[in-house]
Amino acid sequence: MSEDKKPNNFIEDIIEDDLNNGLSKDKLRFRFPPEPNGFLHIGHASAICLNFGLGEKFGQPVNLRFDDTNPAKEEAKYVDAIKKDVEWLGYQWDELCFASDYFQELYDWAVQMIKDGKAYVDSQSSEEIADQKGTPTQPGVNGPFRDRSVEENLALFKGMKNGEYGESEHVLRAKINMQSTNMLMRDPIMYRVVNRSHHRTGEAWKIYPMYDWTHGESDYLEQISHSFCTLEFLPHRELYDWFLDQIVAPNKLRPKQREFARRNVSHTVTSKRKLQQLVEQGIVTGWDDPRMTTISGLRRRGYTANAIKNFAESIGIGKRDNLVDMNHLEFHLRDDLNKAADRVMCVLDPIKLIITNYPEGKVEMLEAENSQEDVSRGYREVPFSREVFIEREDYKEEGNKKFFRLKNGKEVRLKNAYIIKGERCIKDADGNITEIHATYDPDSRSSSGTDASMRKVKGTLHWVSVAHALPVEVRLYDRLFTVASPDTDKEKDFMEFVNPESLEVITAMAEPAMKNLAAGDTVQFQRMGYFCVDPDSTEDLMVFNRTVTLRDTWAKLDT
RNA sequence: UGUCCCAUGGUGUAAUGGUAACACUCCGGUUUUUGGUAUCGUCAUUCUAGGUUCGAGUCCUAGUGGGACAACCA
Repeated sequence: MSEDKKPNNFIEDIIEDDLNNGLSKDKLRFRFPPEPNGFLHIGHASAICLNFGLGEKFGQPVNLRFDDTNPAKEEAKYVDAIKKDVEWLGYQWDELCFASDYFQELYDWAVQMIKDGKAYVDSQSSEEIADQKGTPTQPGVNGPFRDRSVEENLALFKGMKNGEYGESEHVLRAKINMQSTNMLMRDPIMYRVVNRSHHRTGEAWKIYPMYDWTHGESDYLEQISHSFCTLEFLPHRELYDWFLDQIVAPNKLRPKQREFARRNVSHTVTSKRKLQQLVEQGIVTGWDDPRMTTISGLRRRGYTANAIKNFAESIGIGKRDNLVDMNHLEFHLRDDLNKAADRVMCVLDPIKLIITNYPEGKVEMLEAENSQEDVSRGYREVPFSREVFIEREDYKEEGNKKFFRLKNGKEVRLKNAYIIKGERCIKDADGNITEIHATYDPDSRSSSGTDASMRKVKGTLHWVSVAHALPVEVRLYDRLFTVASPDTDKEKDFMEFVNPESLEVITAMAEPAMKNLAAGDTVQFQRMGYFCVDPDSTEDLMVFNRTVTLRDTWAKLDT
C-alpha cells in the first residue's frame, strides 16, 4: 500500500488548507463550466483534468455546467459535442447543469438588489457608459441615472424583462464604485436585453444576465466549494465576492474563486476565433481535422484519453505564463501507444526488391508477433514471396558505417523473415533506382531455430510482399505552425506561420492483415510511427492518419 | 504613467526557513529481429540589489523583466 505521495500543487494546497481550517471534506464540490459556443481544445483538457482530477482525488462530485447566458453565440450542438469530449476523456460528471436553469433565481435576486439600492437601470448608450467608465489609469464618473428611484428602477427592469424595450435601450447595473481601481467594480452591467432565441429557454427571456452576475451565483446555487478558473479572471474575483455578499445565506457554503495559469502548448493556437479562422479559410478541413488541437481533432488524429490525461497531470498547474513544448505531449502519447498498439508492417515509400535466388511463384506464410512488448497479444501470418516492397530510404548502393540498412554486399534481416544480401540495383534513364536485387540465406528464416536464423545482423527492415500488398492512403501530418508560439508575434499575424507542409497524402503498401482494422483502431507501422484508421476509409480504400512518428535518432544523424 | 499577478536548467513542475529535485528535450553507453521500447549515464537551474535570520529559491523592500485589466462576450 505504499502510495507514492506526489507533491501537492498550489490548488491542492488551497483545498487542504480549507480542510484543515474546518471545511468538512464532504462539502467539497467542483465544476467545469464551458460556454457552449465552440469546440473544446487541449487547453480545456487541462481544466477538465484539473477539476475532475480533484473530484477523483478527494472523492467528491464534479458538475458539468454550461455557462449559457449569451444566446447570440451558443448552440445546442456545442452542448452535445462538449459532453462527448468530456466523456471521451473518461470523466463522469455528477450533475449536468445550465446557467440558464438559474435565470429565475438570478432575476429575483436582482429585483431584491434594486430594492436594496444596490442596482439601477441605466438608459444611456454603450458609448456613453464606456466613456464614464474611465480607463485603467483614470477613475470613472457617475452617470446621470445612477440615483434613479427604486420604483422607477423596478418598473424599468420589469419592462426590460417583459420585452417592452429594444436591445441597448436600458441595462441593469450594480451600484458599486465608479472610482474603483478595478474597472470591473465600476458599476458592472448585470443584465442586457437580447432579442434572440435561447437554445434552452427559447423565447421565455428577453433579458440575459452577464457572466459576472451569473457565475458566482451559479456556483453558490450548486454549492460549489472551489471555483477554479484561468488567471485572466483574477480581477473578477473582487466582483465575484461582492455579488456573493449580496445573496449568501449564513448557513450555506460560500464558494471560493481561485485562478491558475492557462496551459499553452507550442506550435498551436487555442483561441476559438483563431481556430475558426483556420477552418473558414480552408487551412484545415474542419474542427476535427487531425492537425487541430481540439479534443475532437486530437481524437481523430489517434491521441488517447490516457495520453492527454497523463500529459495534463505531468505538466502540473501553476500561476506563471508558460509554453509547454509539444514534445511533452508526444512523449505521453508514444508512451501510451507503445503499450496499446499492435505492430504491423507498412511501406510508405515503396521500392521493389527482388530476391533472385528465391523460387518464383513460392509463397510462405511467416509468423509475426503483434507486439514485442507483450507476447500475449499473439501472432499473425504475413505472406512472403520473391518480390517485396521495402522503403526507398532503406537502400543505398554504398553507405557509410553508420548506415545500418541495405547496401550492396551487406546483409540485413527482413523482419520476421530472412537475412538478405544486397547485390545490385536497376536504374532508369535518369539514374533513379527502380528495382533492387538481393539474395537470401535460405537457412536464416526467423525463429526456425537454425544456427543461421540466430545470426546477428546490424539492420532489420520492414517489408510487404508485392503480390499481397494492400494499397492504402496515408495522411502524414506535421505541425500546423512553423514556430513555437504563432500568436504572440508583435508584427506578424499567426496565419503567416501556418506550415504549408502540414499535410502530405501518399499511397502506401500495407500487409494484408491490416484490412481487418476498423475506423479508430491504432497500430504501429514498425519503424515508422503510430497510425490510426480514419473514418474517411471506404470498402475500397483504407485511410490512415499518422498519429505521431517514432522517436528517430537516425533521422537526426542523417540531416 | 494606476491597480493587480508572475519570475527555479532549453521546456514544464517540486523543494511549505535547513544538502536545489523530478519529468521532457539534448548528448553518450548497454540491450534489441523496430536506429522503437527498456536500462544506465553526462550536461544544465534559483532575474538583480539590499535587508531579516545561525541559515533565504522560500520572508521583507526596491529595481528589472513578463503578463492581466477600459465587450450590453465568457
